[in-house]
Order: sequence, then structure tokens, then C-alpha cells
Amino acid sequence: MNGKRSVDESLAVRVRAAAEELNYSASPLARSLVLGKTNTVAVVVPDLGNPTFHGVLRGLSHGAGEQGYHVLIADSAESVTDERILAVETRRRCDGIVLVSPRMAEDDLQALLAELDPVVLVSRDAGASTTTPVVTADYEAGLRGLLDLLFDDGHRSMVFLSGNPQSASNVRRLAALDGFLRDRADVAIETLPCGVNFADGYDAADAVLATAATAVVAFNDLVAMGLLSALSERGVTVPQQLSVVGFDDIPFARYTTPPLTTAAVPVTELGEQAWRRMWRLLNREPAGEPLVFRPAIERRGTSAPPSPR
Amino acid sequence: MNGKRSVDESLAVRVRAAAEELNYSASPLARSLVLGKTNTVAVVVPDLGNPTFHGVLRGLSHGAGEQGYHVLIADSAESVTDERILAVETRRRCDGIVLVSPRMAEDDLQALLAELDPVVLVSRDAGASTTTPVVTADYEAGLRGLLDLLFDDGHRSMVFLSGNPQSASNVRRLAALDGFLRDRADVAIETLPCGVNFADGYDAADAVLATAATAVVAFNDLVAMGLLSALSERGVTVPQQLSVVGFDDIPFARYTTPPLTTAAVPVTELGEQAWRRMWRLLNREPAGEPLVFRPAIERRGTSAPPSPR
DNA sequence: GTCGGGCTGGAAAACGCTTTCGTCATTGGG
DNA sequence: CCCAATGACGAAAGCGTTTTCCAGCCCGAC
Repeated sequence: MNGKRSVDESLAVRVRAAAEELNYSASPLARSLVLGKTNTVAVVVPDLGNPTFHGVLRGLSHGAGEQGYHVLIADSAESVTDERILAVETRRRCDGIVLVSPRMAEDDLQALLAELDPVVLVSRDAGASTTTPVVTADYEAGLRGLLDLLFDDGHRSMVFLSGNPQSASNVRRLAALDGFLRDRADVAIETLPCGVNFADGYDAADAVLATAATAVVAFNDLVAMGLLSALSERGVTVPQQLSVVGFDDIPFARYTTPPLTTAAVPVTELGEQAWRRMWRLLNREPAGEPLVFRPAIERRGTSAPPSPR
Repeated sequence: MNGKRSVDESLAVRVRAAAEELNYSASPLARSLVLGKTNTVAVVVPDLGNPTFHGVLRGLSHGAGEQGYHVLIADSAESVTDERILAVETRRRCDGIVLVSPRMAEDDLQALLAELDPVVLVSRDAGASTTTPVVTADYEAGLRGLLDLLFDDGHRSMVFLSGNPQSASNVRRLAALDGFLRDRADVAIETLPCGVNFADGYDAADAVLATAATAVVAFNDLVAMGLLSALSERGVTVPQQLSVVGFDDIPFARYTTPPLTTAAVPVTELGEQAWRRMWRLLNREPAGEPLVFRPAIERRGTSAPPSPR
């Protein structure tokens, strides 16, 4: 049947014809069992509702599909405790697993990676001394780029709307903030705990307006858009009265009014590259260096020099 | 090991201890083979980039996860030809399959459903004489609601930005248009071919402005948002100069400026209910009547009575 | 004391494949 | 003309489970 082996062609033809007629094809299950491979990879995401993860999922699914692989999804629902169990359990049904932005502590992650073996990490690094392939974005550089942009526009008083403290990318952003403040003594940045969704940004409007800031750096585009929406309701004009920048450059970002200034993370490409790494791993090839995308600063309509008081 | 059978408790304890020690747990693959069930269901979507499908996927994944089921995703990339093969192939690796808004012709769909057997249909009906459970929204009623809203506001000249002609939901919308026009002789609605994404709506702006319409009904929220964005760039005020309504009520809809008037389709619930249907099917229970959600008209800021010339 | 019944635990069959092994026939060379 | 080598095909083993089946064993009853 499967093209191999030295079999008389006429017999092979008859077999194939019979298979066709009986509508037969080999059971993937049984094949998997004997072959020891399922032709399936899994993706674990913290929240299926997040557009960032959609992009990664799409890129990954696309790449995998291309090469005959299937993809299993698992949503940990932001639960740090379930993350591990979910990953381990899911891992058993496939050949490898992609962890997207896992929330767990670094020690736990390290231990887990060993257990999961063919595994690649997206949007999170594994700390030192790991051989796990990593595909991520340089959140620190991205945020720094946004801060520089605002600084160059003349902003000296800003607010940072921070995201999920569990999220590694939030930690990187905080680090960028620290570095920036070290370099620029004349700037004040207040960090406000916020969140990662529309509603979080929306709800943060009053707290933001209570400060003297002329610019706000949102954890991500979702938060920025929520804030934009609330500001518009309050009659605060953007960017005249307040500059707002986001992060990620989700598809919606360029369609806000005004279009959102943000740092572009190529999420689909993150997913595609994660698949490439996984593919190499599955073929026992070296997966290559960690891949770090540098977010591109997209200057659009929500940022401008502060207007004189 | 598995709690069953009459086995001496002390022995059972020893076995469990050994299993623990060896870090053993039964191979899901081998179990699946012998049990004839994989504890996995698949979802086939036409485009993983579409927020509507995200919602369905989320609802479904959540429900399935709750009951120990895994979910396999397959993206047909809007290819009508691949849809069938993808579904059949994917189906073999799981216990049942959910088809979300399949694009294929009704005849083909009917034939496919029989082959896929435990199958549920989302956002598309199967035509008559099928026993397949269906979970969908009443797109016709939704669009009719929007048209009535605009009519009651005084609009008599409108544009409909139509979506993918392959999509069944587009057909239903067109039917609503026909019905509406039959009832209201004094209304003119022009249908413009458009698409389903931001960019499509954005690109349609000039064509829309070339008409005399005072209101535009976009195929969905994405299209409406793209249009909104282009209108804002051209200095056209919404809703003063032009009313715009969308469809779906994606999470972003309420955060546009002004917030988008739309017909709300509860996508997550669509997914959850699809899972419930699937669950019943898997347990050989009757799946119940087709479930049709009636979209709720969300009157927000992008629609208003037309201003006098 | 012997026989039958109810448990328990281990062996074997089955799930549907792939791969290896062995057999038989065919052919070429000595 | 015989032997060995080659090659085609079928049989069997093994993948890791669950389920069925069978052989014991202990106990109670006659």
C-alpha cells in the first residue's frame, strides 16, 4: 500500500483498488501506537480570548498543517496551578508541545521543560542553562522604544498601566521602565496596576486622569483601546490632551480613532517560527539559536508632543 | 489500578505505589486503540483569524476541557475544496467533529455529514432531512432588526456591504434584505460586494460615499470598523453624516468611537452549546432541537436619525 | 472427608497497524 | 544439472492497553 518494499506492481494496484473500493485507510490511532508518533503537536495558551495568542495559534496551525501535522489546543485559563498538569497530560497525546507565555515560576518551568521534552517556548524565556528553543519578542526593547518616542516628543510625566504580574513579558516591561528611568533623571513615570483587557483599560481612565501625566503607556493594545474608549467618553482628546501608546500591534490597532501608536510584535510569525523549531526538534535536528523579534515602533495617531499648559 | 474489579486492597495499594514510583500512567494512545475512543473532538473553522470563530473555539474548548475532552483544531483557510478532505482526515483521529460555518455547497455538506457521523454544525444549517445537531444564530432576524432600527430612525436609503458569497450567513442576510424591501416599498438598499475583514470595510469607504445612502449596514463588525476608520480619515462624522451598523458584537465593538451599533451573536455560547450537543451525541443521547440564537440589537453610538440635508 | 461455589489473580485475546522473519519459487552460475 | 543467491509474499511478533477467560484457592455445606 505505502509505496515501499519490493512488491509486484500488479498486485500493488489490485490492493490499492480494493482499498479504494472498501473505502479503507489505515487507522491513525493504530499507526501512532506502533510508530510511536502521533503527527500531532499541542499548544498550551493561558487564555484563548487573547488576540496575541490567536496570532500565535494561527501561525503555528498553519505551519503544522502544511507538513501534515495536527494541532491540539489547551487553554489553561490563566491558572498557574493547572498549567503543569494540563501540559503534562496533553503532552502524552502528541509528539511535542508548545508553551505560549506560561505563567508559572521559572523553577517550575525549568523542571517542566525537562519532562515535556520536545517542547518550544513562545513569548517567554526559560532562564539560563536550558536547551529548549525559544521564540519571543524583546519586550524590553519594545517598551524602551515607546518610551524614547514619547520622551523625544517632549513628555516628561507618564503613566504605565501594568499587566499580569505573573506574565514574564510584564516583568520585561517593568525592567525597561527601570532602565529608562535610570537614564533619564528628569522623567517621572507612575506605574498603575491595571490588567490585560479592554475592560481593565477602560476602568483605569479615572486613575490615569488623576495624575499629571501627559502620556500613558498601556500594557498592551487592548488596554490602550479600552482607555481610549473611556477617554473619548469623558471628552478627553487624544493625542492633544493625552498621548496613549499600546503594545503588540493587534490587527485592530490601526483602526482605532485615531490609529494607535504601538510596538508591533509579529505574532503570526512567532507561531510560524515556533513550528519550525518544533519541526526540527521532531526530526532530531538542532533547533537553532533562540529567536528574538525586536518589536517595530509604529508611530500612529495617538501620540504627539504634549500641548503647553 | 483503575478502582474497578474486586482486587485485594493491599495489592492495589502496592500497585499504585509502584506506578507512582515509576511515574507510570497508562498510554492514552493504547487506551484509545482498545477502547475505541480518543476523548478528543475536532473543530474545523474556515479561518482562525476571524474573531467570531475565536469565540466559538473558546466556548467549545472550555466545555470540552471541563469534561476531560481534548480539542483538535483544523483551519481550512477558506478553501472550499480542502474543507472536505480536512474534515474527513481530522475526524479519524477523534470521536466527533464540529464544523463551524462550512463553506461548501449544501449537497456536499449533506453527504459529508453522514460520513463524519458524530458531528455538530455551528453557524450553518444543514438543510432539511438531516438529524445533525445545529447551533446557530438567526442572521436573518438579526439583520432585519438592524434594518428596522435604521428605518425607524428615518433612513430610507442604505447600503449593504456584503460578505463572502460562499458563507451561508451571508445568504441569510441577503434574504433579510429581500424580505425587508418587500415590506417597505419606500426604501432603497444598494448591495455592494465587500468582504469580511477590516481591510475590506476600509477599502469600501469611497464606494459607500459615492452613493446617496444615509446609513450603511456592514456584513460584520470587522467591516464596520474598517469603514469607520476610513470615514474618520476622510472627515466624515458618524453618526451625524452617516450611520454605520455592524454584526456579531465582537468584543471590540463597544470600544470603537463612537461605540458600534450592532446585532449581538453570543459566539462563546454558540461554542458551549455546540459542545453540549456533541457531548450528548458521544453518549448516544438525543441531541435535542436545533438551537437558534436570536441576535440582540445593540443600539450604540454609530447610528442615529439622518440629519436633514 | 469430599465436593461445589464464590473470589482472586494471572494469562490470553483483541484493538489495527508496522516490521521482521521465514518460506518458497525463480533464476543464474558453476 | 545442481546449488546458491535473489526476490516476492505471507506469517508472526510487537506496540500498550482493556477485557475476557481460566485456574486456583478458600470456605462452607453435605
